[in-house]
Amino acid sequence: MVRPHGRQSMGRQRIQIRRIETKDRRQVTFSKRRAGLFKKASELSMLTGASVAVVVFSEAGHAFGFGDPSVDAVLRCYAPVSGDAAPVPPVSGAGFGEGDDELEALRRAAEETKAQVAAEQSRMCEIAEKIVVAKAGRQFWWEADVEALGEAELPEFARALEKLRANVHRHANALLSAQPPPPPPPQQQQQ
Amino acid sequence: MVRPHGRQSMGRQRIQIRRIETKDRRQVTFSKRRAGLFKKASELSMLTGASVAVVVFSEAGHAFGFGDPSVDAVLRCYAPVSGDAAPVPPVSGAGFGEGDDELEALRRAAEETKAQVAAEQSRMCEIAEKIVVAKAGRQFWWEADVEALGEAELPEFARALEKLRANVHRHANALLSAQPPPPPPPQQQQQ
DNA sequence: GAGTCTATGTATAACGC
DNA sequence: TGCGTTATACATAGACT
Repeated sequence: MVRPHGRQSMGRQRIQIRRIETKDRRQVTFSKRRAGLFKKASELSMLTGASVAVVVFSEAGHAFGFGDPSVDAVLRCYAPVSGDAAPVPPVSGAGFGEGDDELEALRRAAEETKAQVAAEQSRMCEIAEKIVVAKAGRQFWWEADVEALGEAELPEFARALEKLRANVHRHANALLSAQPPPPPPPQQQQQ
Repeated sequence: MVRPHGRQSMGRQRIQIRRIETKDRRQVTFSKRRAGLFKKASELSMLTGASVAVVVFSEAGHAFGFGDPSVDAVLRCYAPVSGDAAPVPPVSGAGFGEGDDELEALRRAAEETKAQVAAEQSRMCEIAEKIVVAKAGRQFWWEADVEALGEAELPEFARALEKLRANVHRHANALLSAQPPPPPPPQQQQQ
């Protein structure tokens, strides 16, 4: 069956790697990518003989697992874990859910980034000193001795990096949007 | 820049999903696909908000893990489901193993991360000056004015951040697994 | 080993049923 | 919710550095 009007499909579209707001799409993507992840895990183990275990919890709380030779067999080797040091809150999505038009986002990117960096800065001040100490005697921040940071600081450091990375990524996309190929979204998404 | 002698590469070739015999090639594929698997896991978690844990043991006995929010956080949820009722017997991994000490492998993983960070530093020096300029007059690196970086530097900066974040993340996981006092390693290895 | 480059195999977003 | 289709974005084998 061929559609007489133009292309039969829009084909795969580029998406941002951040939380999908539309519930339906999020569910569909979860199913597809979970299957893809398991397949990749399977191939890795078949090709290289490695032992692999993958455990996934959907938002709804349903558990899925893949393992070669089995999830449990692999996890038993990882078992020496017992203690729990930091109450890591399950990285609930950042509050980025606004359905922003790309053009508008481009325009506001500057101020947005500054505001976020500023907000981030105050939150980071808590562990700022420790990181400064960690990089004492070194020239650049990325020379900071990661191992000098305790278990408590590492997650914070990691989160900070991720946020900054997100800012940079968004900005890079904005800059690349100098060319105007984007089909204007006729309406905003709902959920 | 085009090489005058026909094709520059054979491009990706189709392969059978079965054990790669050539040891060298197997190792390369392991590294590449392991990175790809972790990336997929990360994307799944970011896109759908799911919790994901991936644990991989290479043939050589090296342990690698990825988890959001962390491998252990996810596995703690999985354990009760898979029969955590019985405390894991003193035996570690007899039965599926790689013929090597898994505990020792875990310990080596941490040092491996150190080496990775070190290698990272040298590559970072290339764009170091530009970033230093960008953050001139500011106190901390995360105050760097992202906008001061040109379109050319942004992608590199973003990639660098992502890699460093990955290192930190891996190291955090390694710390958590290495944290509990080392249990005696009387495990027997099979096969 | 790890990173780079190119050509190509695959995974998958948007639709349809 | 799941499977099938299509056009594309993305991952990665092979060859080098």
